[in-house]
Formats: sequence, C-alpha cells, structure tokens
Amino acid sequence: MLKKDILRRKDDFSSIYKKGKSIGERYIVLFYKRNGLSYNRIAFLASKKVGNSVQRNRARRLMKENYRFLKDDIKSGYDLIFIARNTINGRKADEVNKSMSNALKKTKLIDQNKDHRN
RNA sequence: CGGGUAAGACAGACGAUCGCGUGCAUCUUCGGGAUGUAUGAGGAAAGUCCGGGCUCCACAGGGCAAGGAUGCCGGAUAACGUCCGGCGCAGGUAACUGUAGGGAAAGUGCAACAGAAACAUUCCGCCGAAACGGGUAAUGCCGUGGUAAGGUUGAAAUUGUGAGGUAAGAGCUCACAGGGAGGUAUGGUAACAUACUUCUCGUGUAAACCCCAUUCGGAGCAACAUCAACUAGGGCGCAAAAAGCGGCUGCCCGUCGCUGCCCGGUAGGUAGAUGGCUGGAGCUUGCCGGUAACGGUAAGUCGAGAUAGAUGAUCGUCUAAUACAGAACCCGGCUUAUGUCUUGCCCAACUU
RNA sequence: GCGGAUAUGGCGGAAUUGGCAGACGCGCACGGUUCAGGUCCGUGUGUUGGUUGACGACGUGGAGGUUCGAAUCCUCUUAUCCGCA
Repeated sequence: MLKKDILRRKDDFSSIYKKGKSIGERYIVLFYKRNGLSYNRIAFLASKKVGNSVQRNRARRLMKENYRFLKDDIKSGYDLIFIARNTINGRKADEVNKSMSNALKKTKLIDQNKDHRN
C-alpha cells in the first residue's frame, strides 16, 4: 500500500460522508464515493466506542490485513472508508473478511461470484 | 495441607508462509520506486498526581502584595510531596502494617441537637446565729449571698480514688495515681528514651482562619526554529519626547511586540514541509564503600522514532502462556489495572 | 498531548462558615370527583431488616482519611462533558 492510497485530508472525508453512499454490515460500516482518479484511496477508522487503544488498533489491523486480499478485485476510481463497529471486538480475521466482502458485494464494487477468502 | 504477611521473577519461545515502519547498502524508469540486510512497544507505555531536563517569555530578573506546596529526626538524590534507616503514636495473637506526626501555654472563629452551662456557667440540689437586710407562733421562711461534692445532657463538663477539712464545699491540705511545662543526669549525631527533681492542673478542632520554618516566576513539543504555494496587502530603513494597548498570574520597576514619517520593491506568514526526535542523571556484568536508599570504579554495549500513526494474519510444537494493556519530546518517582510462578517469615492444626 | 468542569431518589434540580439529606417541580402508584377519560383535589413514592407497627441499618459515582459528626474538608480513583491545532 502506497502513501498516496491513504485518505488523509479533512475535506475528502467530509465530502465522502456528505455525498457518498454507505453500507452497514455485521462488524463494519463502509462509506464509498467515486473520486475521479485512476486508483482507489482508502481509510480505516475505529472510534472510541470500539474500546481502548489496543482494541482500536486491532480492529484497524484486521481490516487492513483483509483489504490486502480483497483489493485486487475492487474496481478502481473510488474512495473507501471502512469504519469498525464495537461488535468487532474478539472477532477472528476470517469473520471480519466475510463481513467486508459482503459489504463490498452489496456495493457492486467487486465481482460477486468469486471466492475472496484467503 | 489451610489461613495470613513480606519480598522477588517472567510478561511467551521456536519453526513455516504472507504483510508493515525505520536505518544502511545496491539498483533505478529518480517516484511517497525495487531488492537485500539489520532492527522494531510496557511493567505499568495508562492516570497526569509530583519532581527535573529542554524551548520560548529578558539572562529568569528586583521590590511589595497575594497565593500554592511541604511539615518528627538523620541520610540518599539533579530534584521531589519520592526513597532508605530510625523515633513517637495507632492497629494486629503474630509475621508485619499504617501514619499531612510543628504550634491550641500568641490571637480569632466554631462545637448543631440536647443540656443550667461548651470557658468561669447556679436549672435542680447543698449551705447558712459565716456576713447584711426583712419576716414568722415557729422553721433557711424571703432577698442579697456562699458552694462545682451530687443530678441531668452530650463526642466532650474543670484530672481520678481515698482521707482530712468545712456552714456546705473547693488541690484548700495530705497520700497514691494520671496529664502538662521547665531543669538536671545518663544513652543517642538527632527525633527521643530512662531516671531524678521543681512548678502546674478543663476540652476538641489548625485536612477552620492563622502563627512559625522551608520552598515555589509563567507557559508548554499543539513549546520553539527554518523553508514556504494560494490568498491578503504589507514590510525595510530612520527618528525617538511622551502616551496608549497587549505578553511576562496582581501592583511598581524592568523588558518585548504593536500604534508615526519617508522611500521603493520585498517581507510577514496560513495550508503544507523540514528540524526539534532520541546516546541518556543510559543499559549489562564484576569489584569496592555503606545496615540500606545509594555512591565510586573497571570492562562491555547502543536497544522504536511513527505523523490518520509501523509489531499483524494463518498454521504447527512446547507451555500456565492467559490477564491488564500500545511509545508520540525525554528522564526520576507516585498511584491505579492485571495473569502465572518462586522464596522467607507468622498463626493454627496434624503426623513422627 | 495539554488545560478545565461535573457527578445527589425513575428524571430535572435544591441543600456548602461541616450539624435532621433528598426542598421544589415532573413522573409513577392509590383514593376522591365524573356515566367514562382528561383537568382538579388528597395521600404515598431511595434500598433493606422487622409482627409491614414502633423502630433500626445502609444510602450524595467508588475507596480511604481528618472530625464528636462529612453531600460539604483532604488524598486516591472511575465515568461523562467542554476548550486548545
């Protein structure tokens, strides 16, 4: 993952929240919006509701790890924000993987027939 | 075996595949690239409760005022409200633990309710030819009066018990006991302890104001320094009398910045970037000094530096491997959260 | 990272030189009024023990301490909220 792939600016976030679409899943919430670039930009968030800093870091790492397996199948030109819900605490990697691929299938940003589990 | 108490250790390891930050080397299409290699969270990283370094405010300053903190003694330390060793007091059968522990005999305040009274107070009681006055057939009968022994209330009521004494009483006197203050002697660096002796005798509260001693300037890495798009229009130089505004917690000094004029082309600084950013009161081991905290010395050693934030995922073996929990400028403490194990000591019980 | 504030019955919110905790309002329960409901009026309303009586114990986010006595003073702690780029 290169640095240009990470969403960083406040303006980008607020425009995605405002104008983008959102999908809820068991462990995560996904915001997405077309960005007009040739590549995807992403961000992984975990609010204080998720827990203390250890739990928040773990939530973001699990999402990041699973994004690695999914990213090649995602269409280009979108901004994506993955937000952890507090139900993610104590979950294993493949449970989160299932939740993320379900969310992406709902958005039709990903090929629905392929098996995306590692 | 059970209960308790004190001290200490570890905080997973190894292998396989994939993945991330940083340093270095090489390659490079010079891009926030690729490959290789090294390295990569804690005992509390936490709470932000104290102390310091560092940066800026003037070199951290002067005077007055106000305020904060600390408070037995000796030592350790860069410093501390921390640590070590002791003293007194309190708790515990004990091991052991706790302790904001100066001054109430400088002054002020407060002590609700209850109670007569919360400082010198007479409600009940006691006394009375002890004193003065009045009165009765008579009588402390009445007024002034004497009295804190007894009663009641309360957390607390003028040190307790006994005897003498007295009208009744009173440390008024005596004996014994208790508290406080002073002195002397002995031991100890000291706090203090023990003994003797003189004087004296009502409380509590200073985590109420206060007094005494010691001590403290403010803000913080979002500090601060450098570079610098877009936008906005300001800035250099010169002059310096006075004043105003703002910063340095209040006032007076002191000081920094801004408010003036002229000239002609640059300066300030937002987004952003870079530095600050990790080699330090450092860590490990040995020896020496010290009861200890700690200090000295020799050798060895370099162990994160991110910037939306790097340690992860899956599997196997061992195992108690689980709990609390993630560096964000850096150190020394304190406090709180928390898994497993080890050792010493105490109590109780049992066996030989 | 730094700085600051708050916490009291089911809810809002009183009570601070330390001295009866829960005033007052809302809500809730019961009773009255009404044909019925609302309004209105009255009573009760923290937890718990007790013969549901008298009365006692515990209760101001939590744990200690000072004091005769603590919601109030002191120390530690937990949660929530606010401000600073």
